[in-house]
Amino acid sequence: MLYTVGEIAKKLHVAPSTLRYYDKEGLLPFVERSDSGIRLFKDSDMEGLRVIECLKKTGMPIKDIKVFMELCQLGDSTIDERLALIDKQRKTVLEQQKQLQETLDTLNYKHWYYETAAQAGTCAVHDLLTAEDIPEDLRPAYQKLKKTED
Amino acid sequence: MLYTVGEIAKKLHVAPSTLRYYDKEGLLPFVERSDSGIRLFKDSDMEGLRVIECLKKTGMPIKDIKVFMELCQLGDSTIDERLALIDKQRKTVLEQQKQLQETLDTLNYKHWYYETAAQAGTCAVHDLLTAEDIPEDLRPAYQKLKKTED
DNA sequence: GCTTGACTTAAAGTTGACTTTAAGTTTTAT
DNA sequence: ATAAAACTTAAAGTCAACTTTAAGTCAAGC
Repeated sequence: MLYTVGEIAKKLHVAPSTLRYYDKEGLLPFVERSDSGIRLFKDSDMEGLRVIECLKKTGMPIKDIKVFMELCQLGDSTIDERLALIDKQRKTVLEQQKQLQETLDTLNYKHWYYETAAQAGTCAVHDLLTAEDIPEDLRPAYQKLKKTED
Repeated sequence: MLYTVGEIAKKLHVAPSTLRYYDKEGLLPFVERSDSGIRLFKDSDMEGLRVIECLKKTGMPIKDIKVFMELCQLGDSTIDERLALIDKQRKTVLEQQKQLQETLDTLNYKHWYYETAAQAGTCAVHDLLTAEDIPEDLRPAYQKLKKTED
C-alpha cells in the first residue's frame, strides 16, 4: 500500500508542508517517488516517521535527527553509532524529567502559597509563617525560591 | 543590597540582554531605577526572577508570564486569579511529564532494539523475533511504533 | 580629570521550525 | 475532455525568544 504526502500528514496529524519540509531537510531519505515525482510513502515508512516524532519530542534539532535517519539508511554498519545516539538522547530525557519534576515542585509550592493566601485574604499571611508552617514536602521548593546566595 | 543588571545576570546565568529584553516585554514590573536610569534589582526581586524562570520551564510564553507578573503587582485582589493560573500551568506540566515518559519508553525500546542488533551484528535479527521475544515492559512502545492503523 | 568598563535605548539581525505563496504539473472524478 | 483537487518546487514570510549593533551616558579606579 502506498500513500501520498497528504494521506500520511493526516495519519500523523501534521501539515503536508511539514512533511515536505522534513523531506527537504533530509529527514526522509526513505521516501520514494513516482515517475512523475510524487512522494510515495510505504507502510513501513510509518515507523521511521514515528521515530522522527519521538526524537522531536526529546527536543532534538532537525539537523541531528537527519544524522540519525541517514545512519538508519546506511545499514548494519551503523548500529553501534545509532545505539550511542539513542543512549545520549535517553540521558537528555532523564535530565528533562528531573528538571520538570523540580518545576512541578515549585508550582506545587506556589499552589499552596496562593491557597493559603486566598484563605487569609492576603499574601501578607506568609510574612507571619515560619518554615515549620510550610508542609514538609513543599519546603525544598520554598527554600530554593527564597535563597539569596549564588 | 542593590544589584545591576549584569550582577543579576551572573547570578541567574543568563545574558544581561535577556534581562533587558524581559524588562522591555513587561516581565519585570518590580525593578526600580536609579536617578540616572540604571536598573536596580533588590534582593527580594530574586524571587520574582525565579518565578519567571520556573514559568519559562513550563513552556509558558513570555506574554503569558507578563500577565502573571502584572497580577502579582496588583496585590491581594488577584490572588484567586494567580492561583488559577498556577493550577492551569501545573496541569500542563503533568501532561508534559506523561508525554516525556512515553518518549522515554520509546527510547528504551530502541535501546534494546539496537543492543540486540549489535549482539547479532544485524538489524535483521528483529525479523525473526516475535512479540514474546521482546521484554515485557518494552512491548507497549514496540506496538506503538509498529501500529499501522490511525 | 580621564579612561575603562558597565550601563542605557532603539533598531536590526539571528535561529529554528515551520507556513504561505506563486506558478506550475498530475491525478481523480464527472 | 475538462474541471477540481492534490501534488510539485523555490522562495519568501512568520513567530518566539533572544542577541547584536550603534550611539550614547554613567560610575569606578588611577
